[in-house]
Amino acid sequence: MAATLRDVAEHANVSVRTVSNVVSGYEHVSSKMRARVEQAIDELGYRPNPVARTLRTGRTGLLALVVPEIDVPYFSELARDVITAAAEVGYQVMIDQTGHDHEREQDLLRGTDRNMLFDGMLFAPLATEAELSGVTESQTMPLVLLGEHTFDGRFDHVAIDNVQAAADATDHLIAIGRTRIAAIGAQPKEHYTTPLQRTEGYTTALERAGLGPEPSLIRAADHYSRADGYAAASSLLAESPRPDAIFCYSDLLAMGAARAVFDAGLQVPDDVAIIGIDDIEEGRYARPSLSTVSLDTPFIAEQAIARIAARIDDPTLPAQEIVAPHLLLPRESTGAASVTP
Amino acid sequence: MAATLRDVAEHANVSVRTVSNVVSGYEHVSSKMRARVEQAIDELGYRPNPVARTLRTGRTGLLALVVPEIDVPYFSELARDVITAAAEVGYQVMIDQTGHDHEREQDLLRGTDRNMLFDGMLFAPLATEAELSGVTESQTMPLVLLGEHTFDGRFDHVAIDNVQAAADATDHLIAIGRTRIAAIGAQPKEHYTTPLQRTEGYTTALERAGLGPEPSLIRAADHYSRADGYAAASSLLAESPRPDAIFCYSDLLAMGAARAVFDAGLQVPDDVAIIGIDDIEEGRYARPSLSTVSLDTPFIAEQAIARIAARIDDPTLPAQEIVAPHLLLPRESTGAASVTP
DNA sequence: TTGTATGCGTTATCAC
DNA sequence: GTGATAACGCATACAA
Repeated sequence: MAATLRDVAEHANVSVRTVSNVVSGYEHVSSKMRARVEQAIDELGYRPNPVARTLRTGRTGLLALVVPEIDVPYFSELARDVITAAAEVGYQVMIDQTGHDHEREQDLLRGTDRNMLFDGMLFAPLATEAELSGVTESQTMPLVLLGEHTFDGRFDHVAIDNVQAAADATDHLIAIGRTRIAAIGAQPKEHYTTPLQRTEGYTTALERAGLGPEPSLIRAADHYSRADGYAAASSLLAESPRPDAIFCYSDLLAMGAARAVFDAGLQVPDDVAIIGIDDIEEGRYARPSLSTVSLDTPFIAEQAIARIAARIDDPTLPAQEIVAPHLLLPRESTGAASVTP
Repeated sequence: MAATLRDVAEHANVSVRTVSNVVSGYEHVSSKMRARVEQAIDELGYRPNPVARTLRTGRTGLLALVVPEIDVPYFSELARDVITAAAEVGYQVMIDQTGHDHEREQDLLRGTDRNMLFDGMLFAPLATEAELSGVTESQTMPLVLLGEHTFDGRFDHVAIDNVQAAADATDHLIAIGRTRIAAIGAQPKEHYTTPLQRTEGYTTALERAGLGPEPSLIRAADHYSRADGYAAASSLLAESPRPDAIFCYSDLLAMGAARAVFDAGLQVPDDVAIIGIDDIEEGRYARPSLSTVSLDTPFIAEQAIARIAARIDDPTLPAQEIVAPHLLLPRESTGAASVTP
């Protein structure tokens, strides 16, 4: 059905070589030839077959973005930026949901899957360091890790300074005079890196202020979801004395926690101040608007794409760590004045 | 580097044909052969090359999901369900953002792009009927349209009854006693189908109740975003007398509208009741929780995947329309009692 | 500058 | 049931 390079060549009375040259923008083609070939291409409605091209060149032009769940706002906002940044350097992005499945992550990392489709992979992992250490550079395709700070230096990663971000959030709660500061998101069942780092920042900040930490004010959360935040906050409010502030390890947890505070007949921020991490758009329109630590997803996306593109071109590049900036954004949920979104 | 079918064949002292048979699960292979081949596969760490397979079979196992913006919750929640449903029948999903770009939509529909990578396409279009009518069945690959109700019958689509959904939402506002019912989302610059249909449902419901419609209470919204909802609602509240209810054509618009009502010093639902469409999770945790019309995204995803899979297998299938159910969900923003999320 | 021929890794068509 | 071999559509080494 579809026209091939050969069809075009016959139609234009030239060789496939010439057609190929024209199609791939080769320099040294006479303008007459070029015109003739281009006309034939138009007449036949020829489109290059990317699969055949890939088999030949070994490049698919496809990148995989691996996230736990695409419908978590932080990841969908990151995906938007990654897709945009990738398009600018000629890559298309496939999104892979691991759904909190460790085996799926391992499969992806090890290339047990049908991964030969991708030129490279952007990986926002649940994975623990222990799991990653079981993966060797040779097993995996070009890879950029997203979000963690401490990995062994074997892989590129665009990191967030989770410890500092958590400390900044906690310091803010301390600065507005709160003394019983709870945390939601610490220590899920498994030893994920992100919650460990955020707990470290939270703990350090409290200790520096001589305020704790008090283990009874720390709650786990499996999925960083609104439901988890709601449940954890409800349980925290039953403590006595109850906390006067909650630091949530994600904005989504914070949205759930805020709703739990209201359902308990209390006010945010008067009775309980709340702060999250991520700066998802939802928090800017919530009532009260959500104080948070902004992670620069456009920066993360751009750096990650630049890095993966470079590594695909030269796989021998030494691994590199880029730390993305973060920024404390006080809003109404910690007593800041209302600002029109 | 990577082992090929031939490497395995040599290693196991059989022909490539036999190895291929084993790999693709062909029936008639003696168990001895199968064992021998499988051992060789393990020893060499062989993985089939999906690109080569694709070149031969013409199937990539890839589906494209085309949406205006992946970070709009409705679309990211839909994407989650589509990815899940696709995985169950052996397809992977690529997400394409059109970013409200009509030309990009046209390119995708016409296959001007590098579309030979996909076996089929799920398309949640901005496109108007006029634009779609410029695309012929032969130009495009297997295609399932998502979300609209009225298309000419040339393409498969999984539709929402937008007219009825909008009427249900409006009827609900009427039923709780509101009489000045505004609308946000009607008639953006261009003649998109969804807003036209929702406006029709809204108008019909008002007329049935003898309440209007009043043109000054209808506002446009370009992107169905929180910002658009905020701006439109702010402008509506300046009307005099001001509306006592707002029907928003998406939940995201409604979230922005609610914030605007609060910033104007008014209460939801006492002063202004608000209802949206989509049933995104954000609305269930918002304060007040958002009344909405739920669209059954898992249903939409499953039906769309089933349909595209069938059409890929048999492109001559007649086009079919499936209408997804919808359900009115009264919550606090229209005066319903609070329910723990 | 352009033409010819080979191979990328797989599946499928023939024989045996 | 298994083996040899021809495509699939393209890019490129080599020749002209």
